[in-house]
Amino acid sequence: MTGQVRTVDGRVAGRRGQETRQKLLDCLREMLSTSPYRDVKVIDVARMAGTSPATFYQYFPDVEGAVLEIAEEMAEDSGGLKELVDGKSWAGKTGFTTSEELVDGFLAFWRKNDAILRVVTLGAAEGDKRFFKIRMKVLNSVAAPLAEAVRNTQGKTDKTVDGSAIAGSLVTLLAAAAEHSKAFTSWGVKVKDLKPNLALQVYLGVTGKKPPK
Amino acid sequence: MTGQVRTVDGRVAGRRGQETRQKLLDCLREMLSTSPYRDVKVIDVARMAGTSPATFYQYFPDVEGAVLEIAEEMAEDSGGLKELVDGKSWAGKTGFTTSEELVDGFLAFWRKNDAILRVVTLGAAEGDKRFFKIRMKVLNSVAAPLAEAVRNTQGKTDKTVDGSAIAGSLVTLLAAAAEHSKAFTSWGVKVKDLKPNLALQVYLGVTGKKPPK
DNA sequence: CGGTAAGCTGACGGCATGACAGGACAAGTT
DNA sequence: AACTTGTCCTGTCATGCCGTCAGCTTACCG
Repeated sequence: MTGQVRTVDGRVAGRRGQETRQKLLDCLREMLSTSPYRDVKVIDVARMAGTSPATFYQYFPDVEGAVLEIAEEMAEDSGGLKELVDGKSWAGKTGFTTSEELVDGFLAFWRKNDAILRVVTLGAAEGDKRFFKIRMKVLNSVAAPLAEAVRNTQGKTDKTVDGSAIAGSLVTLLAAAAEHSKAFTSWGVKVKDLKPNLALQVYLGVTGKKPPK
Repeated sequence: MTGQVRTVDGRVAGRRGQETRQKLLDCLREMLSTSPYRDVKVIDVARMAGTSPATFYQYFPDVEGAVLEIAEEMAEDSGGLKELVDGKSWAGKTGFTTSEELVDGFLAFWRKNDAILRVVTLGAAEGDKRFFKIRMKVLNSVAAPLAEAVRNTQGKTDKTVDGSAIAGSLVTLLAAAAEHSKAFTSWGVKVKDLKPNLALQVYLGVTGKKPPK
């Protein structure tokens, strides 16, 4: 499915080329997590990878192009988040555990990929369709099954409930909370307290009820 | 309070100088809402203002410095958001109206300043203390009185409720929803439907009850 | 061993950055 | 009007990054 990896000028990349390419991506990833996005320069990435800027431009059109590559990789990886919701029960105490595990897993994923997700979020907010699409893919890996869960849990009793809207809000909240957990700290909410609070919100949103104690 | 406006090299800016400075800020604001942050260049801002890059550097250390200026101005302006919560009632139908107006006002503010807020959000996420502080000021203008409202409404009956955590979550959600309203559209939630949904979440969060119909 | 394609880089023109010195200008003084 | 003073702007320059290309090196294959 994925065609051969190609250089910008159309050559087919071989073993050595792919290694170099990968090293550049790794170094870029590293750069992104240590410097402001605005200050990430091709020359720095190349230097860190022990190669020259010209080599960088063989494999990527520019910094943004390489960032998109990393982001797409990360988006593929986000497929695993589905398992946090799919086939889980939202009834009673088990339901609250589902909620806790979802929050935990989602925050862990976001934290693991925080640097690249920061850039994706910015790009999406700026209206870049490619970044927007990637962001939606990540969010949808949770939002889609979650909307289904809402419909299954509340849809029968209350036809006015909009599963997509609720699931969307919850996922949006989780993403923002993960990205700005520091803000909560400054509100006097410790990271340990944050998780149960989010879990509570998720449980409330999905089931429409307060959790059993 | 605000000392005289000074140039980078320490001179006091006069009438004409302040005009130029302001024009540069206005043009930068404009640039930010039309180009990706990464691509905003001093030379473009200067050109748009009908002046030279050297002039820009007389008034600001760099693009970031000027952006901080705009952001601080915006943060001052955010003080007015307090009025959306202060002295409002959360009881019954009136309470839901309070919630609706809060959502409306907050989203309007965010939309009006979306370009600069995007950059502030990025800076805060990247760990820049100056941007973080500005972002907290904006969020706190709503979060602080909202936390108080939560304590007043639920704190009496339930000691385990953490007003700061709930208010923080709600404000975080509102900010993220404002910044990424497009995501909701792609989930099939129209902008018109988004507001009531958020209002519902806010009402639920503050009062702990479902709203009266 | 020679041919072919992949892989890498030095070098270059172009543009942005950031600093400085000096010219233009406004406003008051003599 | 000529002069003074301090503000304001820009031409210019050194530096550094961008993005491209020609050409050299390396690896593989018959």
